[in-house]
Order: sequence, then structure tokens, then C-alpha cells
Amino acid sequence: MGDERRVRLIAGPTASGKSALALRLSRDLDGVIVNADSMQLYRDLRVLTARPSPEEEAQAPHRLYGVADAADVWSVGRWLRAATEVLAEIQAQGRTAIVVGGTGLYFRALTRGLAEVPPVPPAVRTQIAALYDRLGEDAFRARLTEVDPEAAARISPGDRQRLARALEVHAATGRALSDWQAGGTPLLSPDAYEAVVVEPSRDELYRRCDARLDAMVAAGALDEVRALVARGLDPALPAMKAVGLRELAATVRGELSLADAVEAAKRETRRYAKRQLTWFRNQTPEWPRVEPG
RNA sequence: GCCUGGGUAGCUCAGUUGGUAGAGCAGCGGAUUGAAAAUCCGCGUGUCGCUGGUUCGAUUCCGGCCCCAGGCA
Repeated sequence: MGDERRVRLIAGPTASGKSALALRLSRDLDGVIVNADSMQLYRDLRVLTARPSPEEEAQAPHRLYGVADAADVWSVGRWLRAATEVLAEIQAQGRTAIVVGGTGLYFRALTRGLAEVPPVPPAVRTQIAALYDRLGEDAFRARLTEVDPEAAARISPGDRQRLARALEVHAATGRALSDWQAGGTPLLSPDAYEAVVVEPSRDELYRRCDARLDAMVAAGALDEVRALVARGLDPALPAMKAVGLRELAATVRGELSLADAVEAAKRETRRYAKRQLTWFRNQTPEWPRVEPG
């Protein structure tokens, strides 16, 4: 009973055909499509992030696509808060939410919960980054061991991002990250959703990645990139990390031939898809696999 | 046809004074709790062109053959 009301989750690597499946499903279920992709959040790179086109968006309601500016910093927490609200609205309308995307961490936050760590002030982050530069990895890790031995032991060598995050959280909250992470309840209980992973064969997936990059260039990806580059934003912003952006930006600046940029971007796309496969294979092994339709 | 150089991992190459070989890139596996399209960790995946010979042992030395590049005709 009430199966139609269960939230549908469609996960999978980039270029696997998730969006097309979501559109088909939305027709059958009178569904509302909700984005679970960290890059499709930003409006600046519609083509390069393979965001649904206006024509596709006209076929069903789409939420959380292109809602952020490239200068904004979104995060899994910010997405989860927004998604929680959107999901409640959809449910209130008596419609079915279809959450689609390739960001494994977002699905994890939705179905397994996210620690409710208060935001870390930028000043603290800057300070910790400086501390890392000053101490180097070993001494920094030793410092972390004093306040959060569990995190210090768990984080891999070289993983500056996680090392810094752990110490930042302690510095800002006075409590260990490992401690925070022990809590948290998922928004969706296991019987509140029905999930699938769209998973083409490796060969097929890589073919799709390559073909899509060519299509992106044909659809004006370079103009998009040129416009974004012209804004002169901080390259450390999340939106500036979109796969293919660095390569195409180099072409825009005349530093790399288009052919070389496309080749490199394809390679990065395939690598990204492989990382996603690894995530879903090991993090959501119980979600059924479906072939792209 | 002759001369020279070269055939070693998917690619570009190194190397073994004879003891079955290693770098970069590519690839594969893994981690993943607020940057996650991020950030990391791990792993050589090989008839050393083919075939005889010498040798305890040949990818390495010798002969023959095949292929590629350049040169001479």
C-alpha cells in the first residue's frame, strides 16, 4: 500500500542515463524530479554539468537544478536541508518525489543521516589551513590525535582535506568530529524509499562519457566556460571544480588545443564515473541495478 | 635490393656485463559524514617480434626470418 508515495531514488554514474529514466518515471507517477547532483545545483554550467535542458524541464517539475550561483558554496548539509524542505512540499502535494543524481554522499545523507555539525566559521578554516601549512602533515596529524584520535587514525595519509576538517570542527565546536558523527538520524527510513542504481557496463558507460563530452562541446560548452572564466571567481569554489572546466578553460585562454582539452576532459569524466561506480558498488550494494533504457 | 636504427606492459620508453624485467602516462581496486564532479590510499596488468643455435640457464650472445622508421639505390 502507498508504494506510489514512496520516494524514488535514482542513483548512478555520470552519463548513465539517469535523467531519461527519471523523466519516464515521472510521467507514470505524476512525479517531481529532485536534483541530487552537487554540480547541477549551480546555474552557470548548464551544458558542462549535463543539467536537464529547458525542454526536458518542461516535461515534469524539476527542483534544485541551477538554484545556486557559482560564487556560492553549497555542501552536502546545505543540499540536505533544501531537499528536506522540497521533499516535504512534494509530499504535501500528494505527488511522488524522484530524487536523481550522481553524488553518492547526498544519497547517503538522505538515507543514513548526516551529523549535525554546526557550521565552521571561515576564519577558523583559514586559521587551520595556515596551521597545516606551518606544521606539515605529520605534526598536524599529531595535533589532531590529541583531540580526536579516532579521526586521526582513520584518515589516510595525504588527505589534507579531511585532516583539516576534523581539526576545524574541534576548533570551532570544542567537540571531536568523530563524536559528532556518531549521531544523526536519516530523513528517509528504509521503507520510505525505493532506490535503483543505473549501471551500464563499463564499456558502454565510457562510450557514453566520451560521446557526451563531444555533444557538450557541440552544444556550446566553450561559451559557457568562457562566461564563467570571465567572472574571475576563486578557483577553489566548488563550482569551479566541475569536471572538464579546467581543461576547457585552458582552451579558452589559448593554452590548450580544443582536441587536447576534449581528450583530457573525457579521461577525467571516465575517472569520475569510475569513482562513482566504486561508491555505489560498496556503499549501496543492496540497491537493485538497472540497465539504462 | 642494400645499409643503418628499432621491435620489451594498453601507450612512450628504460634495463638486464646471460639468472624470466621497471618507470611515467593510461588502466584497475579501495576509502568516503558539510568542498564529494571534492580529497585521498593501494595494485604492474608482460610469450621482452618469431624461430633455430650456444649455454646448467637466453629477453640479453650468434644465425635465419618477419615487421616498422630513415638512408642509399
